[in-house]
Amino acid sequence: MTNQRPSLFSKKVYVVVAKIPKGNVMTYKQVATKAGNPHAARAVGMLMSKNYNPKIPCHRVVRSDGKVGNYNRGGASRKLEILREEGYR
DNA sequence: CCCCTGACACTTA
DNA sequence: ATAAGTGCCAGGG
Repeated sequence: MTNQRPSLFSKKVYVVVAKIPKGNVMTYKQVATKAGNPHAARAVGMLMSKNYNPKIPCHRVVRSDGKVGNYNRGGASRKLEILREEGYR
């Protein structure tokens, strides 16, 4: 890639999350790593909370502990519910 | 430019 | 296994 601007991190995050297949979940660490910053797990969630994109199924992004984490759209309960519908328990 | 906040992760006790 | 503390990155005021 030619343009490797630091702010690209956010863009990459959106792409990675949008690439998560249904019924599958990825940890913030995995997304951050794929985005190019394995130490930016926090930044990932932060971007989501402040920039919720309809094309970004952030509900498919879970914590490394296997927990769902948080959600700015009805709370973790809502996220859990969605994941359950996706096939993730 | 400086400070604070934030949907996490990892290490050590 | 559980609890607490520390570190990382990015964005907003």
